[in-house]
Amino acid sequence: MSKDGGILARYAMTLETLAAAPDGLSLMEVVQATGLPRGTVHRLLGALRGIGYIAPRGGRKIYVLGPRLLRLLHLGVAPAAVSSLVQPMLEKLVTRFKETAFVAKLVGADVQSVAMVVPGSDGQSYVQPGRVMPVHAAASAKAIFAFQDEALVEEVLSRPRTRYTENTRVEEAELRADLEQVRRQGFALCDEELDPGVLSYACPVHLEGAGVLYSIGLVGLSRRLGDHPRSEVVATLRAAAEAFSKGLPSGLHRPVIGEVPALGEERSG
Amino acid sequence: MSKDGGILARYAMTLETLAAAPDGLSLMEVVQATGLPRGTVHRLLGALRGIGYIAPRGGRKIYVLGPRLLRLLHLGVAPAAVSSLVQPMLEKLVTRFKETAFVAKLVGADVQSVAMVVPGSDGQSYVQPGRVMPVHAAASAKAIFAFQDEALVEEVLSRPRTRYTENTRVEEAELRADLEQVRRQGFALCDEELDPGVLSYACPVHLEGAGVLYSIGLVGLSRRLGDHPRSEVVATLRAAAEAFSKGLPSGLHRPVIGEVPALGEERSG
DNA sequence: AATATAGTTCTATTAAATGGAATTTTCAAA
DNA sequence: TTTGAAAATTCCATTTAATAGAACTATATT
Repeated sequence: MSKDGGILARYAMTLETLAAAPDGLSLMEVVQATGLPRGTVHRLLGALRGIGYIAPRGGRKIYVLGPRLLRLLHLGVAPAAVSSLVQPMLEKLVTRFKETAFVAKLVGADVQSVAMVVPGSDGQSYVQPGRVMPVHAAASAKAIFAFQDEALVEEVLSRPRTRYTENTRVEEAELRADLEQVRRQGFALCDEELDPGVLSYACPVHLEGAGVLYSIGLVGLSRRLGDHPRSEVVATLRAAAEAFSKGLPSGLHRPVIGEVPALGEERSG
Repeated sequence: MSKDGGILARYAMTLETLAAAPDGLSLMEVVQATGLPRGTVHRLLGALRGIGYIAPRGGRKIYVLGPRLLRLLHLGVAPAAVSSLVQPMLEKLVTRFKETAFVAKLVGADVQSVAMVVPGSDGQSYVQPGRVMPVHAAASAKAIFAFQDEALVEEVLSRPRTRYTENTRVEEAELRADLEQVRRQGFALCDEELDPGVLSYACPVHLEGAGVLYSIGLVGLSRRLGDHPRSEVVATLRAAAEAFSKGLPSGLHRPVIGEVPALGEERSG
């Protein structure tokens, strides 16, 4: 084997060089930073761009870390690490609506609850980590799966589903319609689909460049939570989701200005 | 060129497979998930482990995402995303010491101030983002550079330095001794090295698996800030640094239980 | 238009990836 | 402890990609 650690070491070096540059780097800047030959850097950048780990910024030949890498990094973060971050947000929600607030995360092909605050006596909260939410009967899960790849959705929908209540959707067509509605409306609703008399809302958390990996929502008795105007609940959750996405390491240094790089193959452009 | 997107596509597939499994996967599980031949997967995992992108969990041959990926995430995060997180911590420090508190971040080969709270009338705070701290005359920068790779330190020390005050260290040997002291003591001190009459403390923020990318500290007039016992200031800053590192998404799925994988080469273990 | 600089393509050489088979290790059941 | 099966690792002839430097093209700059 080579003395320098193989080809991956070069790719890693390139990624770290780009990560350290807030505004992205041109090919020649990478050449200078890494000490690699021009031709080599050109090929490395091309390969990294090919798999979406880096992306050109704007129309120019300036490269920054790409969406696929960001998504990977977020997936790699432990759910527990997030909970302290969102605790204050959840407590605000609880104060306002006097209902249980939660954050859920995509873990593999499951959605797990990550943090939860209940309207206890004086802001007392407990976390219920790792509980897997049923995809077909939880607003938290719907809010996330509505924005995942078709492949993942298909895998998830291929699993057997329990009919918890009369309202539980078990047919694939119904669920797909649900997900489509979530995409249109920007929030998920679960009206007595999991537990009778229990209503839940959830909003997807869009992480810039990394898609949707979290949702934030409220659960409560239909009679109480249902009394709040839907628009009010949703608006509040949306605001919380936005704050969440800004509080998390979500984006690249700067939003991509100009052309959005097309997915799929775009050779010899 | 190959039809499948090259070798990186396989590495990416492997990483994503592992990312979807919080508890890690064995070689054969990766084989099944990816459809690649055994021998190939074995080599891929070996290469990824070699650069720290994945790591064996416990003593067993189960692989999870590695620390080096996390560092990439933090490096890629915009400084602004951090400031909201640390604001409350800084305000606590200000309340306690009646001095300016700040957080600084490693950005490329510079240390920039990311957030700052001054002891204004009633908790009023303003952020002064992006100010680059001189490496040789700022506690914030010393606290960070003391824990960086030799290559980075060397690059930084190769730059010209201004002698701001009588106390400013400009000799490389002096600075290296400073950094060594920071490593030993766990905090950095800057005693009238940048501005006459101004004293600053900073503690490194150790992110689990990602090294030191931030520092948190205090700045104030020597006469006032110097009145506080050094041990008190340092203990408080250390606590803040620890809280900071817990508040940031710092951990991978699970801490490695059992043996800690050695750095460098550890073949045929 | 001239010139320098960045980016891209080309090419013979070197090095690594490939995957199937052989071998060793690991682990659990007898 | 023995035994057997699965997992992990090593091996190796073949294929394929990486390498680095030079030639070339595109893109500013004056």
